Amino acid sequence: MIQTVIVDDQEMFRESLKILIQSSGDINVLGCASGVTEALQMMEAEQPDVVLMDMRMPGKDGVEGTRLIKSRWPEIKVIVLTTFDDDEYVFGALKYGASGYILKGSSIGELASAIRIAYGGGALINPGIATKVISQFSAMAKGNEVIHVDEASAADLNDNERKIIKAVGHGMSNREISGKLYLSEGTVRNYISNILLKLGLRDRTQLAIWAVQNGMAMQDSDWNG
Amino acid sequence: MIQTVIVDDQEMFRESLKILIQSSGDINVLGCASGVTEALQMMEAEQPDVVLMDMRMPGKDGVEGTRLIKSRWPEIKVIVLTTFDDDEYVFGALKYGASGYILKGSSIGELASAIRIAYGGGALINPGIATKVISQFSAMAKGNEVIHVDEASAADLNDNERKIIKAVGHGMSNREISGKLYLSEGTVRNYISNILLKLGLRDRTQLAIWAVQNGMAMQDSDWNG
DNA sequence: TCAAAAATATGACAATTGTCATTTTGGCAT
DNA sequence: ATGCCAAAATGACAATTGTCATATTTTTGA
Repeated sequence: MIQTVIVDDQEMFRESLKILIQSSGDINVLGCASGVTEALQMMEAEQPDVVLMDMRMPGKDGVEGTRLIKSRWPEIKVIVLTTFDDDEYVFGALKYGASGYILKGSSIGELASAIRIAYGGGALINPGIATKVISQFSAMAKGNEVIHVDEASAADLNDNERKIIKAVGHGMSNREISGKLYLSEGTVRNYISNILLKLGLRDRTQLAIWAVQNGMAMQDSDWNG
Repeated sequence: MIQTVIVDDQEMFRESLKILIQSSGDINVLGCASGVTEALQMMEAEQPDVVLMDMRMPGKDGVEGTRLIKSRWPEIKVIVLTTFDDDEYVFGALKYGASGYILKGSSIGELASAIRIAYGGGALINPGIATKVISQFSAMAKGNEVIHVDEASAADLNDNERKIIKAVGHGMSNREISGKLYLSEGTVRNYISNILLKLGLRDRTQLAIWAVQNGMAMQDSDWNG
């Protein structure tokens, strides 16, 4: 029997959901909570296998809830319920390790199978949202980069140039970079001008994008800038 | 009736899979192919809704197959089948837009529901693999974010603002953006000024970095800029 | 239909940025 | 020390960018 907890601020929704879920036979609802805080309290006493959590809630929302639950009990699976597919929320929740992201409009069958899948360690992502996640993933895993630079040019960047690129990739201004690297502001400008020429880019914005997409912004994290 | 094609080099496997799938009632197997090339030929004549593709195959493997199919028919969903969870393959296939990644050991029920989910535009990722994808996702997204914006502010961005952010995330200048969106250059500047205020950022470079890191630069690919 | 609200535009301004030609500086080999 | 060379700096300049106050236009709703 899979044990679950439902977190939703609307009483009617969570109670009816409870009945529906329990009718599926192999899934039990340990309890319902009207908010993240209440859910955490409830879970101190007894931990479920899977938490069903509404995304939009007054006070702490589902992203925050996911974060709190996963940091306290990493083995508990969280399925996020939403009435719409807001990108911000999707990425936020997945970032903190949600095992699923499904629309409230889904059928009870879909929900039940999402719970079973999450329980087994899998992840189910709803139509529409899946597309976005995957495209995000593709982007991160490279392939459709927005800014292109041929590898040859990228190869002959010296150490200082890389430091500067990294700084630009962190969103620093020339003045800030000059302070950080003990160079004059003019020198930083000259460096950047050179780098842009080498890489065939137009301005620092394109350079920053390229830096981020190639992970240059986070290598040798010696500074935490 | 959902139409599918099975691609697997082992005849026994694909034929028995065909029978199993067709027994599910709402899913039909248009045909089977022993390799990627054969599958592509077959699909020239008639396109399925979903392709089930083995990962490990002599010649072109599942990653290459996914790439070829998605580039020729982007609307066709691809579910990748594998006997083991090799990271390389997982990420490779997802990169090219696979809608699912499931183990050959899955039950026929799981497979059928994966097909239905993929058909509806969703994505199903199997246990074990999901963990890797999500942890990979978290690793990429968490911690190494260079530019931070509190989620509340990010939430109340309207449609136009998002379009502009996306453009900035592509490295476009104000003039270019104004041309693309049919706004005056001044309006674009005002928009950006507003966005920066909302998000608590300083300049377009920081905005671009944030956009890229949050995948805003590649949503709703209506322009391929 | 009219007024309020919103989206879009304008113009002026300072700050930042990118480019370039031209020094100055600081090793460092002979 | 002398000369050489690269790194660093300077100053001038145009272009772009960001901010702000203020129109103008379009949409919306009562």
